[in-house]
Amino acid sequence: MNLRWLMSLSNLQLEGDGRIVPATDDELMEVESLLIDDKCQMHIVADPGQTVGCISNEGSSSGIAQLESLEGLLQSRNKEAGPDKLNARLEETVPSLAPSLSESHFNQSGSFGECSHSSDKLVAGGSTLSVVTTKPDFSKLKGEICLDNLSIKELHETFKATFGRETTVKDKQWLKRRISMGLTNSCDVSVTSFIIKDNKLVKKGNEEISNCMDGSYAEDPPIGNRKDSPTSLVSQLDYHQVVPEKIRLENPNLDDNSGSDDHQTEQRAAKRVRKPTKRYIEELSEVESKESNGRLMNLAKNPEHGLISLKSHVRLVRNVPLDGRTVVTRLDSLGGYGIQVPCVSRVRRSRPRKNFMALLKFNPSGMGMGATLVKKSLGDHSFPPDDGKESRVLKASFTPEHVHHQKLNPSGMGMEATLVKKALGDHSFPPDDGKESRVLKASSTPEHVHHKFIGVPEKDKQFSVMRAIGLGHNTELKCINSSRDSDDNVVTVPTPKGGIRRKHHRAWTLSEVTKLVEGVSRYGAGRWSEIKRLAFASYSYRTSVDLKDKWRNLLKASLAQTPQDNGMNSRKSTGAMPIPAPILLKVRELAEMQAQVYKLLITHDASLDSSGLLLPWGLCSY
DNA sequence: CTTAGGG
DNA sequence: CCCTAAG
Repeated sequence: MNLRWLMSLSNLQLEGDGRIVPATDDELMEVESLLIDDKCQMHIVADPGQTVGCISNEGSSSGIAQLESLEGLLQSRNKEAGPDKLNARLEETVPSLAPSLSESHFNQSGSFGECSHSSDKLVAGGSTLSVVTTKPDFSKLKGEICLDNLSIKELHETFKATFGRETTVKDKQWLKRRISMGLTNSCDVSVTSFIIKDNKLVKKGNEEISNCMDGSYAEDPPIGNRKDSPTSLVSQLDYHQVVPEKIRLENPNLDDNSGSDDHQTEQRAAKRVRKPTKRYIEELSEVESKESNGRLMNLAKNPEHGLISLKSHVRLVRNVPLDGRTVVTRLDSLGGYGIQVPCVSRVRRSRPRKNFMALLKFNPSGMGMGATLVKKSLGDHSFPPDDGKESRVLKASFTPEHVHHQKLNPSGMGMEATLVKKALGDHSFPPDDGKESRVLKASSTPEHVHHKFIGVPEKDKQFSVMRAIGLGHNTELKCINSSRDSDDNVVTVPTPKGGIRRKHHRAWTLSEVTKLVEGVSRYGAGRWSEIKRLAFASYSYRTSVDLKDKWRNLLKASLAQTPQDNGMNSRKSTGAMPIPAPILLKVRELAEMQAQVYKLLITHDASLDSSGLLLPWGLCSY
């Protein structure tokens, strides 16, 4: 169900972009290879030492988005093609196609995101989709080849024979590495001499090519959890490049490389590596510099031996584009090339962590109060505690930097900010979005701080100047009004005691409670969305969850009260309207009835279907 | 998104 | 009320 939900979402996105609907698989392949090729060229052209970030400009981001859509499509289409079909395609061609593809994917993922031009180009020209790529002609490679002895031109030819495409790269080293990788279908570029027999590659000295499966991958440094390590990108590359697709599919979590030698299976390894998602790109700007630094440092302390390390010579490059977002990339020495790779500390496909939201607590009295989990002060809302301490909770989004630099002001007055609970370290958020949209959606541009207080009473005007404590000049702090900023005094709620509290909480009125009870009686407890829709249509601020919560509280109250109908009430009469006993009674009744009904449903399940409203408890009136 | 349940 | 898991 979840999947369907997500699917529907992504479908929408796809459909939104009409251009991206390739017709045939072959076209897809072509497009794909062009895509890849294009990207290759791009970062080849780039100066190894250069630190240009291209993610920032709008054009490119949209380009990337489209590009992503396209590739997502490509991917799914490829999947549809199925192993057999794919395999068949491969067998038409020469065995070395697999290495070729693999190599390309390698490039693709490694360099993703840095070239707006490529994506723009792709998007712009349907016409440019005519492919320059020819099929790899492995047969041209015969006998002994020693890359070290080849001229640039020869290298170019070898390159073409290997990959089926031209290259303009003049860099011998690069060419050698590429060819080497392509030929061996591995990341082992230490070998530059090859002997080709019958279209089959044999290392010099007649040593069989072993596809680096056994050695190199295993030699990956044990840096914590692979998936969480900053090298995950690279690791995944290795992984995807090495482990046959079939095995990966069957064992998503497969973390060893017990791949088979099956050649057939091997070819399927040509499956493309999953491209970083859009979210991934977005997160580039949210990478915690601290963490990255730490991890990278750590990484640097684990120098590689054995195969040429893909992770060596790593350093951080920070780009601060115009829009103020900080893009951290890693200048990765990839095969001797300075390739700028987005520096990601972990690959997380789930929902963005909320590290960077903070709870801002506004204290009406001007005294700083512990601003930590405000929620803890929230109690049973059947009888809302009139604690006066409850403060309006605002959420603000920060860039990671600011969060890191943020200090709580111990004596802070007016406002304090703290990180949301679990802000750090919880990486297991469910899929994208969530309720956060309810509150935060509207505000994504951190640039402007708009202080907008709605319904702030006179008494509080003095506090309407926000003071961000310990945040830098660049502090991008945003106040978000709660969703219900429409009608009444929203953010603040006057207290009978004369105090004023800003709170999220909206006290339940008697009529609301009544409605709820009635709703439950009609539709049954649990049909919260129904009740919400039918009975609370006009109460935009009550969500189905609210209803459920309230019902729970009512239930609790009703059960707690009835046994001994005395004493304990007084304490709760603090400030909130007590729920009239009759209503509580009804609640309990309903609860009991529904419990009974449940039994009925189990035995005579037919009794309910068409006549839900006619059931006895449905006739209750209020 | 909706429900259920814990916090 | 918030959050999360699960469907």
